[in-house]
Amino acid sequence: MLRIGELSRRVGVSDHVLRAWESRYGLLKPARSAGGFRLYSEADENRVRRMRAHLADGLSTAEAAHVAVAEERAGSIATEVVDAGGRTGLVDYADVLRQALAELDEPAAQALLDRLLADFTVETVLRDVVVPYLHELGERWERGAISVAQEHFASHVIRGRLASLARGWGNGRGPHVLLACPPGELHDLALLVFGIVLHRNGWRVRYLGANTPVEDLIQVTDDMGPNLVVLTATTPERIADVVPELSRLAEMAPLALAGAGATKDLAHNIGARLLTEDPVTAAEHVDGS
Amino acid sequence: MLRIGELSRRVGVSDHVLRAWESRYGLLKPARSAGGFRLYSEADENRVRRMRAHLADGLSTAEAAHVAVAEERAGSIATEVVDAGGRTGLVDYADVLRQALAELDEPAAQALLDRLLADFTVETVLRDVVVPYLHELGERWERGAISVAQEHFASHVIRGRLASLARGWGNGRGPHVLLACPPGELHDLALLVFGIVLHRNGWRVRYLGANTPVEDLIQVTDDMGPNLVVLTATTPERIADVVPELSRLAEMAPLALAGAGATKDLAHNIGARLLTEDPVTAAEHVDGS
DNA sequence: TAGGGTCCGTCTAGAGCCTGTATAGATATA
DNA sequence: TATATCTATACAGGCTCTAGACGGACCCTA
Repeated sequence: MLRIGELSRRVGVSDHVLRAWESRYGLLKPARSAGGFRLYSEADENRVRRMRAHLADGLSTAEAAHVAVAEERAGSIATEVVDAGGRTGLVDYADVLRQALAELDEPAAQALLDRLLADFTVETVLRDVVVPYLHELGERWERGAISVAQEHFASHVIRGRLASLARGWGNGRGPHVLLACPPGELHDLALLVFGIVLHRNGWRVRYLGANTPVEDLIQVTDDMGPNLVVLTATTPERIADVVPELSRLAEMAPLALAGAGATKDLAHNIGARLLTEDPVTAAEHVDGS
Repeated sequence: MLRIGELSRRVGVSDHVLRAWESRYGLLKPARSAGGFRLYSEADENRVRRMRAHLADGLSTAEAAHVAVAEERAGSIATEVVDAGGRTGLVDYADVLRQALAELDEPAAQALLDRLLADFTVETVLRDVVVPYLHELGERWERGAISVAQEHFASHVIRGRLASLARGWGNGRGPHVLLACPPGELHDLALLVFGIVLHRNGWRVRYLGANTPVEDLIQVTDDMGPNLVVLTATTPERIADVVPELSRLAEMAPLALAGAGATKDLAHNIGARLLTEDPVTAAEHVDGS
C-alpha cells in the first residue's frame, strides 16, 4: 500500500493531479489509513499508467479516465473468474451474471460472458452458468420476484449470446434434429442451449422455437425426415393438451420430450423418449443413431 | 470519442475547416459533451479521411462531402461513382434471403448475410435487405401465406444475426435510449434494427423488447433517466390502449413512437415525437440532444 | 477583359469549458 | 517537531464554442 507521495513519484503525476483525477473522474478509489490518508494498491498504480497512456494517445483527460476505469472493470471480472474457476467451479458466476442483468447492465453481462467463454468450454459455461441462471430466472419469474422489464432484458441478452453460439448449426453432415416447443410454451432458451450442444456433437439443427403448432411440426417432419424431434415444455399441460397429435408425430420420427413439463407418463403415452438431465448433459448423451 | 483538436491533428484538417465542413455540408454530426464540445467517433475520423481522398481526386469540396456522406449509406468502398446499381443489386438479396428462410435453410441464409455484411455497411444491409424482408414477412404472416414454422424459423435466424450486431450496444458514453414495445406488441425485430443503428451513431441502448408493461417502462425511466424512450407498435391499438400511461411517461423523458401503429394523432395526444421513416433512416436522423 | 457572383479556407471576438496548479488551515505520521 | 497529507476553494491558461466577416480563386456573362 502506497501513500500519495510515493505513488506520485512512481507514476510521475503530481499528488494534486492524482486527487483531482480521483474527485473529478473517479479514476481511483484508494483505501484510507486510520487517520484518513489515501492508501493505493498496485492496481491503482497500473490504472494511472493506463490513464497516462491514453492521454498520450490524444484522448481528453475525462475520456482517458473513463476508458481506464472501463478497462479495469472488464479485467477485474476476468481475473476473478479465472481464480474462482480453478477452485470452486463456475456456479457462482451465475450470481454475477444475475446481478449484472438485474441492473440492466448489458456491458457487464457481456464482459462476463466473454471472459467465461474465452476461458472455458461452451459446454461448461452453459451447464454451470447459463442453465442455472435460466432456472433461477424462471423461478423468480413465477414468484413475481422480478419485473417484466428485467426478465425481458435478461432474456434478450442471453438469447443474443445463445443465438451467436447457434450460428451455423444447420450446417454439417451429421444426423438431423428438429427442435421446438409445443403450443402455448414460450420458454425456449433451454432448448436453444440443447441445440447448441447437439450441434457441437455433430448434429444438424433445425429450430422452430417457442409455441409451435403440432400441425406445423408434423408438416416439417414429413418434409425433412429428421432423425430426431425434441420438444421441451415447462409445464405438463402444454404436452398433455396435444397428446394425440404428438403420438402421430412419434410414429413419423423418433420423438423425445424434455423440460420440467415432460413426465414419464406423458412420454410413455405418446411413445416418446424422456430426457431428464439438464440440457447440456442431455444433448451430450443423445445418441445419433 | 475525440475532441476537435485531436481529430484535427489526426486527419490533418484544421479545426476551423472541420467546423465549416460540418455546418456547410453536414459532413459530421458529432455528439456533444455536457459542456457542448464536439465529440467525434472513429466513424467520423474515417469520413473525414474519405472526404480528403475525394478532394485529392479533384472533386469540389461540396461534392467530396456529398460523396463521403453518400457512400457511407451506399456502403461499397469500391464505388467511386454515386451508384444506383448497388441498390438494385441489393434489393434482390431480400428475395434470396426470403427463399433460404422459407426453405428452413439456415446455412444458406447465414452465408448470404455473411457475404452481405462483408461487402456492405451494416446500415445498407439492414435498410435494403433485412427491413424489406421483415416487412414482407409481416405481411405474409397477416395474410396467412406462411406457416408458423417458417415464421418462427425465420425470426430466429434474423434475431440471432441482429443480436450479434447488437452486442455491446449498452457500451459507450453517448446519450442513453430506452427501447421497448407496448403491451401486446410482439414484433420487436424492427426495434432491434433501430437500436443497432442508434448505437452505431453513438447512443447507448437499453433494450426491453416486445410486450413490455408501461408500468415497467416508467419504473426503468425513473431509475435510469434515459435521454430518449422509443416505442414501436405494428397496430394503433397497442398504443391507443395505454395513452394515459404513455402521457405520463412522456412527461418524464422525451418519448418517440414508431412503427405502423404509431399515428400522428396518437403521438400528438401523448405528447410524443413521431418517427415515420424506416428504422435505419429514422435512427440516423434522431437527434441526440 | 472587366465586373459580379459563388465557393471555400481562414480569421476574429467574446464567452464558456476543461484541467493543472496553487493556497489555506487542519490533521496524521514518523 | 518536521514532514506529509487532508479538504475545499480559487484561479489561470489553453481549448472550444458561436456567429460572422474577409479575401483569394474560380466561373459566368457582357
